[in-house]
Amino acid sequence: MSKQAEFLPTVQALVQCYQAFELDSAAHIRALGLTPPQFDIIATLGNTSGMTATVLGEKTLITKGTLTGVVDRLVERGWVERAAHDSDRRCQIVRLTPSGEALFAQAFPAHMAHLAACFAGVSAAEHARWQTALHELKRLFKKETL
Amino acid sequence: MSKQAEFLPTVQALVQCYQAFELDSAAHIRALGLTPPQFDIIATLGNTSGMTATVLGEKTLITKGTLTGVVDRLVERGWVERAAHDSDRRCQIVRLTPSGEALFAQAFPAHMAHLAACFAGVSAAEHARWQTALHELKRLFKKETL
DNA sequence: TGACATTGGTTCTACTTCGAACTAAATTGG
DNA sequence: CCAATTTAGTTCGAAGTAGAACCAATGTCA
Repeated sequence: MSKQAEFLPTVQALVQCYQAFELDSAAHIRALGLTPPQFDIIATLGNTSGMTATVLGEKTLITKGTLTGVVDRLVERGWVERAAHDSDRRCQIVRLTPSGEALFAQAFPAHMAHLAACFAGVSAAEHARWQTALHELKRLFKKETL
Repeated sequence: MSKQAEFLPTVQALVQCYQAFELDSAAHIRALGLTPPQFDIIATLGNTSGMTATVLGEKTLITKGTLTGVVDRLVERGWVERAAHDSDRRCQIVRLTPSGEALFAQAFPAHMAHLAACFAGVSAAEHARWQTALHELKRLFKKETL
């Protein structure tokens, strides 16, 4: 079992990399007056005409039980609304209100600009290398569930 | 601003990679009867004679407010205990009980084996490549805070 | 068509999370 | 030696999280 130690630095690097990103990103999002999941939902609904809660959960990787609460709070704040689905009465369409559209138009570019600043001076080749590595690594964990 | 889109696939790949790992890892830890932070603490305290809550928080990246609650629940379950510090009455030493040591001896190798299975057949060169990419990427977010 | 399984969302419980306010115990400086 | 500051932990409030139980609507199929 001497090979046991081989993967640990990789796992640690992944966790530390993600946490560094998340810390930085979340701090900027909170400064915009949103929580990270709230931003995620606003960003996902932006430039769409809405989607069912199930699809929204799939896109944002938020489980349905959690999604109910997050959407509730966004509805309370007037940024999001629930509408009936045409043909399936079980479904509901979640979409931005005009106020939510305005928030999206302001917060989304602001956060993109923040991220762009982090990546300033990075070459396309570096992006390609990182994306390759991350996709390879992801497959190790995803294949477990397939 | 056409370069704006360049970093988005990288960010998405990072988030998806981490979440795939976390999903898989957390499911295995829950199957062991622990939550991820609880496992983190048990693993950190294993093979030590205990440490202060502050040090434990630094090693596990759990903030002190959160740590109080997590340790409380571990104490309730009898896996961990709080002891007085010799010279500084503000501090307390958190350490495993014999029952906690037994849990560590069982759960830690089990989880290592689970991770090792995910990484089966991965070469040292691949590990090196991934670690390089992750460290480069991390530096982009960490330098913001320095 | 009618029992049965599936799907979409909500509710509930236990837990984690951050940040800020707070108490108690050191430490530092004048 | 005492006041001001720092440090260690706890407490509190608002929020997110997974998973399980649940209800209602839909689909399946015999």
